[in-house]
Amino acid sequence: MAGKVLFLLDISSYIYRAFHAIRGLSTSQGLPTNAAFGVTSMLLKVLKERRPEYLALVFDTKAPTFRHARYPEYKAHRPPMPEELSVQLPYIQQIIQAFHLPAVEAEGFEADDLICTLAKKARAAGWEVEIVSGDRDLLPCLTDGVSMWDPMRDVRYDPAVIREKYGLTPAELAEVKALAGDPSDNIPGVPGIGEKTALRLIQQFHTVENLLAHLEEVPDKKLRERLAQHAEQARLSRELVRLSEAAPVEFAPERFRPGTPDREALRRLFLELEFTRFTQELGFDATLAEAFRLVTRPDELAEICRAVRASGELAVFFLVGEGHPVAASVVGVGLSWQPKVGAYIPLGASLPPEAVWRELGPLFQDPAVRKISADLKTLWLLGRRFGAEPAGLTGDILLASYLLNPARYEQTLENVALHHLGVNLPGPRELLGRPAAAADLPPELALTYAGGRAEVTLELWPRLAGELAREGLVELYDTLELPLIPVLGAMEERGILVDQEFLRRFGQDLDRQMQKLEGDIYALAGETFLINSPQQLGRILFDKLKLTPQKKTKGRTAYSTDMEVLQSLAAEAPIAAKVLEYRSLGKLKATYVEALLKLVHTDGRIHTTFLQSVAATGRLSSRDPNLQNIPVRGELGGQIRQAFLAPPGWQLLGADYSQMELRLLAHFSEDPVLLAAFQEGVDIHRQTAAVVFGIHPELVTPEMRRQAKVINFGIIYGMSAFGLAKQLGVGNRLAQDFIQRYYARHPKVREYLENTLATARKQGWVTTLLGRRRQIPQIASSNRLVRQEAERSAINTPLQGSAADLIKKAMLEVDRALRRQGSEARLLLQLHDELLLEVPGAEVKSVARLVKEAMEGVAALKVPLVVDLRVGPNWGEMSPLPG
DNA sequence: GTCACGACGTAC
DNA sequence: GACGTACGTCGTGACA
Repeated sequence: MAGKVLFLLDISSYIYRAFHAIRGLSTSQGLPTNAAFGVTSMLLKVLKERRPEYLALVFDTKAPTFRHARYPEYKAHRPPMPEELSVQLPYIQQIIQAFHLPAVEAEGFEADDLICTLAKKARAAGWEVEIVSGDRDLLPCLTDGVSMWDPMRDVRYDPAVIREKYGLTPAELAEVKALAGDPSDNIPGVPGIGEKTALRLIQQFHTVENLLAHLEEVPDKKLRERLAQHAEQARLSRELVRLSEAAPVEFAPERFRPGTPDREALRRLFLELEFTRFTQELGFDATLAEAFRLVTRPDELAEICRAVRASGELAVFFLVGEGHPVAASVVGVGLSWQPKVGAYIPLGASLPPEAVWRELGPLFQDPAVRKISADLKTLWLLGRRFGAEPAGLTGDILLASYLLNPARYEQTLENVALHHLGVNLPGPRELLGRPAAAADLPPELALTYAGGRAEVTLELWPRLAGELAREGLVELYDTLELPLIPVLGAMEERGILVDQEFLRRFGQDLDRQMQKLEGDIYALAGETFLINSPQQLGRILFDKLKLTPQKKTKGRTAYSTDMEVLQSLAAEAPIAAKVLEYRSLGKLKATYVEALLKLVHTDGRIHTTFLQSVAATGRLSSRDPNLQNIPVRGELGGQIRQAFLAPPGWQLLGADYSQMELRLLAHFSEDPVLLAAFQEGVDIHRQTAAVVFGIHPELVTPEMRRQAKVINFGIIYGMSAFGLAKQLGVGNRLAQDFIQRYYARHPKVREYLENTLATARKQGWVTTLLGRRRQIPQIASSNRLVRQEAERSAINTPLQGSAADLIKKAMLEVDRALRRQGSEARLLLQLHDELLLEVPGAEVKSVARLVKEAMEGVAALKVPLVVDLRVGPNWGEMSPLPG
């Protein structure tokens, strides 16, 4: 039997350890899961790393033990089990059951006794024993062939290690504990003797009994008396800490063979407890149902279309190449119309795209066939591109998941499938064995890839729809986000006209200026280097030229060279000023000239992608390129906007909400001073300046107004006095004064912000005007920095998110009104609080009125919403339009 | 070459 | 440590 190993898991102690060691872990519904998580983690680690052939999970008894009989005070100070732990026990029990692992428990005996007894018996049978525990009370039962391993700290103990560390045998450790006592078990020990003294005594005398028999050899008189006085208590303690080696448990090897884990049960439990990492570790790869087929003949396609019509719903996953859907190559399409039934249609020689679209087009256009997709906007765009505008848009997986929990994880089909189904979707790397683009997969693998995604999409939708209903998010989905999809699609599809010649010339101008600056900088530095490398620039500025470093960067050792630092150096060091200018030109050229030009399509337009399920607050974002951060400030920055054109005979119309977030603050807080200001149409920053400087509004200088603007933004962002001071370049005291005076005049604002935080703490999430929700679990963090960051999000999200709600609603209204009127004007861009449209010259006046009315009328708040209009031939040269 | 990451900078 | 939400570019170091 040599070489056989029995693993004994001290499971009960792990439950407690995990409960105390892991903080703040719970499901999104608030069920604490820290202990269950820790135990699962430990079990998986043991199974994975040691693959035990023989193993027992050893449990503590619930009943009193022989130690209680001997000493009623034993463990008497233990508080009852906290509820946060007891609610987890049923789950832990189910997890353990699902693992199919042998368990051992015996009434009247603690886990430690059972472990010790089994270790002894197994050892006697010639086995090796590995105790899996982190509890030092078990160390005394280690012998040659019996070792201990704590997988969570990855520490190993055996007699040699203990000798090394304590100069004692394992058994002698129990003697030490008997002398020193243990408050957590309420073992009395000898009063006044702590661990150190006990260790020294046992090193000399080896056992308590021997020590008591040779008290005269103890040199310290006081210590000797103490020991003599408490000799009985020491003997009692020795008895209590002695681990039984005769507990009623038999070593029957075949009983200790682990079974095969019930993966389905584990997957269900992990899903419920939101143990995503473990779900993934279990490796539930989605396997394509057999009823999925690769379609290569027109007659097969026709048959599929009949089946889809009969089903009434269709999940679609397009396999497309790089680039925007208005131009990307379509490689194939995965379809699924009933559970586990679907197809993949490669577009190619045997089935040319026209033939496929001839069949699919009518299905797409049929509102009676409900469309479901990870990303309905792409489906809509591709359908339109091939002559079949999709109707019946119903289920957008990423959008639904986003509304349920916008900040939990990146919204990808892979993530949603993992979290809501416990399924791993294999990527091209898994399917092909090497990294590749999905569009490059051969048809047989594309069938698994795209067909599998269509299958999972169809399976996910009813679950997500149910969740939306349970969470009260259906109206937001049905009346705001879903209808917005074709509006955004149309904006992307139309694109915005770009003056490429202008951009190229501007790029050449920038080039010339940069070359000049580059020469100047090298001359001042006395060498050439990469100006764009913060590392090398730091070396030049702070090592070679001995300028004063202002601050370190976050990561490693480097000195920061950011704009703030360079600005403060610019007065004394011309090189800093030059680098600043070089940087700003480089940014313009790389990001706003070259990158932009690369993304102009053959129609002369840029077709950005608006992302509807990314920003945690409900805002849109824009990508490839990001048209929401085109420069506007500064001489040169503004020139970039001039490259965005209205076509000949058309105009660009800009419509921006004035102070939308501050108006929302007024609305939510009902602060009378803010309400009055907006109702009377006064300049809000001027008014804030008057408040914080304690002067009449007419006496406010432009500088005071600038500072007040910073304060107003600071309120919306949850800024601290320190942050405000830094931003304003004033002292902490003064910033504190500003804030104090602001709140003195706006008590309801403070009240509102505090209520927001209280609600966030209580329910774990905040909401917006239209019922959007953002969970903020970190609001309960014990880490102050993490918690404060969460608090700032909690403050900002209702304001930023409600603004996002309203402009989305306005976009629906504007789009609807334009179409109803038969106008040719169309939305082009949304810039968070502003809409940009292109309008036929003759329609400017009427469209301007229409847009303003739609935007201002989108909600009846306690303050008016005000929209300012501008019009011009390009985005950089627009003049106010009298409203 | 590709990728991930940090530093930096643009917008609202 | 200290101001919310995004996205893109560059340099850098790890990896193939």
